[in-house]
Amino acid sequence: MKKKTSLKDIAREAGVSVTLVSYVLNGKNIERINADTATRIREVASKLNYTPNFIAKSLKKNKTYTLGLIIADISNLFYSSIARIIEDKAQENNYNMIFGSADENMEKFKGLVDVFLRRQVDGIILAAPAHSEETLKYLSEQRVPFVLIDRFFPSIDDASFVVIDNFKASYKVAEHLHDNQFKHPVMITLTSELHHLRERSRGFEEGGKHFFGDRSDYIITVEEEKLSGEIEKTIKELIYGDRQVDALYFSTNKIAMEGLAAIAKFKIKVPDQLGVVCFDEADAYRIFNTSITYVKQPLKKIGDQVVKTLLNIVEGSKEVEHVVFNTKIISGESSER
Amino acid sequence: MKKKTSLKDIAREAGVSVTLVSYVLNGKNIERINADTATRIREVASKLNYTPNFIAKSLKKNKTYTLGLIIADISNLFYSSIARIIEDKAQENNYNMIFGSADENMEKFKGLVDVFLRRQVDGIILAAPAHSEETLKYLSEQRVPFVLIDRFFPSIDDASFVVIDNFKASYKVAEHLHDNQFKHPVMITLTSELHHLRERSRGFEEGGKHFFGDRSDYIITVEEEKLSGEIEKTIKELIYGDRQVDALYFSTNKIAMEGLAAIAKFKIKVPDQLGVVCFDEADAYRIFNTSITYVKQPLKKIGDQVVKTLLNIVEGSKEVEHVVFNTKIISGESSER
DNA sequence: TTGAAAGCGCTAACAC
DNA sequence: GTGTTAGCGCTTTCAA
Repeated sequence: MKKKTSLKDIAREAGVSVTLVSYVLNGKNIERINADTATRIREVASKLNYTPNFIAKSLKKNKTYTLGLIIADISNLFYSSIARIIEDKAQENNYNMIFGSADENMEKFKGLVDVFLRRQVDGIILAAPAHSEETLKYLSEQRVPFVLIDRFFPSIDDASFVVIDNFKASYKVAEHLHDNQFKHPVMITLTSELHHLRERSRGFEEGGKHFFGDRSDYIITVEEEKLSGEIEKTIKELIYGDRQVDALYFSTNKIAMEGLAAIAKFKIKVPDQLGVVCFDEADAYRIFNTSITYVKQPLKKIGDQVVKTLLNIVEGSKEVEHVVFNTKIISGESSER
Repeated sequence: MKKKTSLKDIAREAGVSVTLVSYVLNGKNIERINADTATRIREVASKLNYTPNFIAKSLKKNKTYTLGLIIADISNLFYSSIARIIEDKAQENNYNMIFGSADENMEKFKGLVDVFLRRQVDGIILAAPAHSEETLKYLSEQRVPFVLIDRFFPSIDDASFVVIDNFKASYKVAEHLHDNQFKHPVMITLTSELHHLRERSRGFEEGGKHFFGDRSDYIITVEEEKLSGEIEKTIKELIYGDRQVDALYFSTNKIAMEGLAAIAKFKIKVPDQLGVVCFDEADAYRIFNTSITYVKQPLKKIGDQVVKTLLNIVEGSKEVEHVVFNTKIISGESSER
């Protein structure tokens, strides 16, 4: 790459000191600088095509105007959507994002946090995997500005977060299915210790008990690694077995895709034979043969809020913000009876 | 954030000079440093929890170990998939990615390039929108290392790129449809001046002429902005109108999603009533009621290669690399007769 | 074996 | 109004 012009170059060319150039170009102390000198400096600067050296500025100010974003997987629709919103919002505030995918793996997560800290990001937005409490505590101790997104940890109470009310989201799904005359709904979710998924389950369990009777078999968990095979088996059993389940609620968009794939494969009729509700929206639902009912998170609000909260902290706020958004059920034919 | 420990802190604590600390911690001139001193320095460093100041290093070395990635839209499946691969590969080489979405908008693209240059990225990977030749020429002139991905511009011949053979990809689709007894195939694509999309069309046109007869109505273009409505109308006309089209080829994954959605909506039988081939893979195809035939790009190869090529340039190579990969047709029931 | 010192490009307190 | 200077944390030349 070509060498950039520096303040020194401009100073030399304009016959003034570096200080003055710095002042003029940053608009500082401008009131007591000779107008002509200022103009001349600006002219030389633009003639030499000056752009400030970001790194030098960062070193001096100890601020990089860079934020880190750690998510599970950038190629997952939910995260890429939120990433896009965060990116735009950061851009708007003159920050850049560096990102990394932790694959729900606590070691990878820790590695990424380390990388970001070494890069001296001004703050981090993170969707933390299970068992990452240690790392989060470390961040707190080091006074690194960070905000949790999507999930939080009850044991970490001094961290800001922006999440949705997962309990209520699922409870409302139970109610929705009841309103639509379904009798035997089951939620399929991932075997996970993540609090937000637990809450999603708890909400459906409570809702189930309230609307469908006091049983304890409203939830079925599947291990993430065996998702594909397991879910086909599970669905077959539920539909054709003794339980006569008449509606399924998939608790994440990943599970939803697998579940819908199985339903398509077995040519199960939705909603006649089986009602379906999915978590999270997806363009892809439209290619399913029935329009899909889904729980919609306010992605834009979440993304904007998380950047706002983080920048507050970066700028010195000591306040811990806990923002909880509500979800909406977008009704499709898949759960209409 | 807490203040970091610096070389100076270590030097003071260990009673040596900063130089020595720098040498030891970077493993330089290690052969002529007293082993005990070295050990002591390392001990102090770890005791004080030293991590090097990346910014200072960058300033000194004029290298940030950061790469920029500009794509159309990170929330688009194709780009988020490739982003994930690039991210991993960069990580592997101790580089970080900052990214931005240009939305196929030349102004936004230019803006992002500017931002990245100001950030002094060591190199840029870009999926450039139409009419961005000016910006690319500027990058060439400034000797900024960059590699084009997905699309290239015939008029810019000194830029490295990693792409697929779009002509051949589409030609093979025509052949595939012919092999499967289809008679009247049409390709639906975007109205676009992008060379790679043009090539995709040209391939199908040539293939069509070769396999289905010398006509000139093999391609239908739709404007991106009106995609949703337009495509429904188009498909209806093609199927139920005079043309008796019996197979559709969707030229991008975005069009494919829209097209499949329309097909699902109209309850068109695939493949009996209509054969379907899509460009690019998508998990979501599985929830369509028929398994989908698609053109598969070697994403992993592309992503790995583009990082490799870029790092070569970053490290001083003057060679212009033009890498063209081939695609594969993954056959599903949607085009089997 | 070790260290002093210059300098990467910039900011800002403090002269003049 | 303008300039001198110190210093952010690091690397590296040169001298000791």
